[in-house]
Amino acid sequence: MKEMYPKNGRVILHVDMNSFYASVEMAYDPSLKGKPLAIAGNVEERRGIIVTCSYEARKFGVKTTMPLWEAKKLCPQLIVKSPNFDRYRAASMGMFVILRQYTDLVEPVSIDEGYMDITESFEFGSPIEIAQTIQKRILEQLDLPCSIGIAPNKFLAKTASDMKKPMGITILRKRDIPSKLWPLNTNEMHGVGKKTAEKLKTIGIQTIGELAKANDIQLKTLLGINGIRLKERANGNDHRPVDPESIDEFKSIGNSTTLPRDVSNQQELFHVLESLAETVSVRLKRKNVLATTIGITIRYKDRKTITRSKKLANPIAQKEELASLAKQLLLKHWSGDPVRLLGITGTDLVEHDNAYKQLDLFSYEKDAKKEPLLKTLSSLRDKYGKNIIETAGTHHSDSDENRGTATSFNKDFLQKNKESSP
DNA sequence: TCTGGGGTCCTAGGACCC
DNA sequence: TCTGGGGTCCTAGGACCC
Repeated sequence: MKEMYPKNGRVILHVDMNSFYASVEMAYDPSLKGKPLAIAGNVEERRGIIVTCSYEARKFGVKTTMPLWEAKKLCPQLIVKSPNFDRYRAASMGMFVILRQYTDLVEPVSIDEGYMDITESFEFGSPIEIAQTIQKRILEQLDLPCSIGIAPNKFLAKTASDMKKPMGITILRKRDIPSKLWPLNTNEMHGVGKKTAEKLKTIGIQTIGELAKANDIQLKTLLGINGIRLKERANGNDHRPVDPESIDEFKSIGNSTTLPRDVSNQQELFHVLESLAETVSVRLKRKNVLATTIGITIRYKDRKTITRSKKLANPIAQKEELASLAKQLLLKHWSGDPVRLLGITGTDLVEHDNAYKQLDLFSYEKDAKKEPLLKTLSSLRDKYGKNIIETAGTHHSDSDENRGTATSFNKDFLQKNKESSP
């Protein structure tokens, strides 16, 4: 199996959990298995949309981002649940614990997917054996399905994991590119959305193969440097390393909410801003950072959305300061039209300790930042028990038995001090 | 009865400075 | 008396992803 890969090439896995939220709910409540299940935001409100749905629900045409009422019309027997993020985070931690037993080079991309660089992991078997073992362990120990892509770089691995769902394992070699990648439409490419696909169409490009051969100047004019990058990817070139630290380098923290009804009353909007400021403040403090730029988002009744922000001389994290700035921005920029959504975002984040050096007088209220994590940890154990840790070596017992110890699990868990993401 | 909430990265214009 | 060129910062918006 190893001779498939050039001597100095890399072996990258992309592990993608299948309909993650729905699958986690089924793992908690097996009676849901085999039924059309959807996880939706704002289940109580009319404004809910489908966040994830089971494959059984997909058979009825139910899709992610579809308004809830529409999904119910397509599938009247649809079971709808609100998201349980603590469960999803716990399951995610469990998954990454398993992945890290095969290499330290694991990069979480979101709560339900990650890259692994297993170039040096030959002690655990061939790439396909490693993928099979991981898939089997995630299924047996967490009761969750996943698809895995195996390729010489991130882009191809990501593309490969998408090719067979659920529970697929797909190898995408360089030499498979003309037959497996190039016939696909550009909009199936990671990084190409609706707008970019439309633009590409205007210069006669519909497939990834056509993109791979497109004219550089034309692409640059149409899409900027992104055009050149997409062409590189279309040719199967992607040199981005798997970076385990990237998840720690977050750039912004925000909170937004769609109001139950459109609001034109200033006092009501102020109240909403206060509660958003509270959430943002708690999350900034939990991550021990301060925000230097504060921004608000206003979405009007007609869905037109504006953002307004202000850079500060001194970074902040206190809810009163966040709320006060947000209110100022609202007063200055709000048209007076009915508002559908409000949001507050803090960017240009700085470590609290660094900021403190520059700002002796800045007072900081220490909060119990580890508590939510411990709560997540205990819920992880409630569901998945010590299984994750103790059975770590089941499938490759002689080689990885001391990798997934309880110690490294705890260390990992507590040091990260991070929500896995969404 | 339309379309959530969390993010990242890129672009572009104007201010400002040398 | 008609006007360079480069660099950085700030702000706003857009595209995309999960």
